[in-house]
Amino acid sequence: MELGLSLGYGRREEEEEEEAEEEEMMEDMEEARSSGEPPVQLSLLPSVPAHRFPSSSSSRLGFAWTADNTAAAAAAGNGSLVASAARGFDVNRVPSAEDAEEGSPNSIASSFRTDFSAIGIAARGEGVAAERASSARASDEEENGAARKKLRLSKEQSAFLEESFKEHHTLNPKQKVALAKQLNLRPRQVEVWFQNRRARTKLKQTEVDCEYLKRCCETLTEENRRLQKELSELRALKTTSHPFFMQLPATTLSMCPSCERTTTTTTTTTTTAANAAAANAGGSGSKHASSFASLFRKKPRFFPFVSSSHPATSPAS
DNA sequence: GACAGGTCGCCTATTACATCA
DNA sequence: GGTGATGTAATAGGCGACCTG
Repeated sequence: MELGLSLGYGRREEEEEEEAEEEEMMEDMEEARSSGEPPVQLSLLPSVPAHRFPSSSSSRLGFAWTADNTAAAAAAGNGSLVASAARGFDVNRVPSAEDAEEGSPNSIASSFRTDFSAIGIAARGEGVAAERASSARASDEEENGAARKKLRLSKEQSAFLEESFKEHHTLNPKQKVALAKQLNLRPRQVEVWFQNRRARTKLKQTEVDCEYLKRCCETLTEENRRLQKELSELRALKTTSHPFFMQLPATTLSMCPSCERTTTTTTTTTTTAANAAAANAGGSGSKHASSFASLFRKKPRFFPFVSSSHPATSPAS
């Protein structure tokens, strides 16, 4: 997977190689767009609609795989990026000598070292930069067994990664390397950031889904309670207010234990016109098909998920 | 073609650290 | 200044896909 650009190349060759790579990346991006590569979205209540990911967003921040990122940032008025790039101090690490060694996990980033000061996103201040650099050094040391130090990405870096994440929830190796180069991070850091970002998105979506299902459950419970009450009122009405009313069949209300839907069962032989109509319409007591509306010739009330499927299986609407 | 071994990318759970109230 | 809560960078382990001999 390692791209092995760092060793044995003259500067000119490196530049040509990088230009070719960026062209390839742009082609890849175009391919991805045109093939309708779907953004990662969960089925319920999409958290970030696709229309919020305009294809221009990459150029707005000037991702490495788009043309002339720095110029794009400048053209888009992204002054902080340009200015920080112009300031040119390192963010997280000073690529170490061993990074250039073959097989080092940092070898890719180090291959872009010469461009860092011109393109990279700088930290908020020299103090921060120094701190970050020391953190990065500690991170390097950690690879040699020392305790790991945690660095925090700058706001600019985070914003940049966020924009990139809106564009793609996953990165191919080229995009990863390009982004790392642009942000002056190691590709591994970019990869980890995307992994954690996906995890956060998923967690958030799960919470939203959970909340949604909870509300559905509450609604159904309330509806059930209301229907039970209405039924008892109608029964009372039947016995007191309409002595001449033809005897309604005794209807037993039973509840499906899994979905809490009610089912009626007619137990007497005397029928009313309404009941006969209901019987003609399919009979009462069939699974999840009985309807108080048909029984009493009332207009059907709105009931969520009443159409055909089980509530738990079709909450998408 | 089937299979084992290696590599890679991703997911998930967890840890460790920085920051803030 | 100490402390707990929170956010998040980083790590570890597992899994599936893919490639190669």
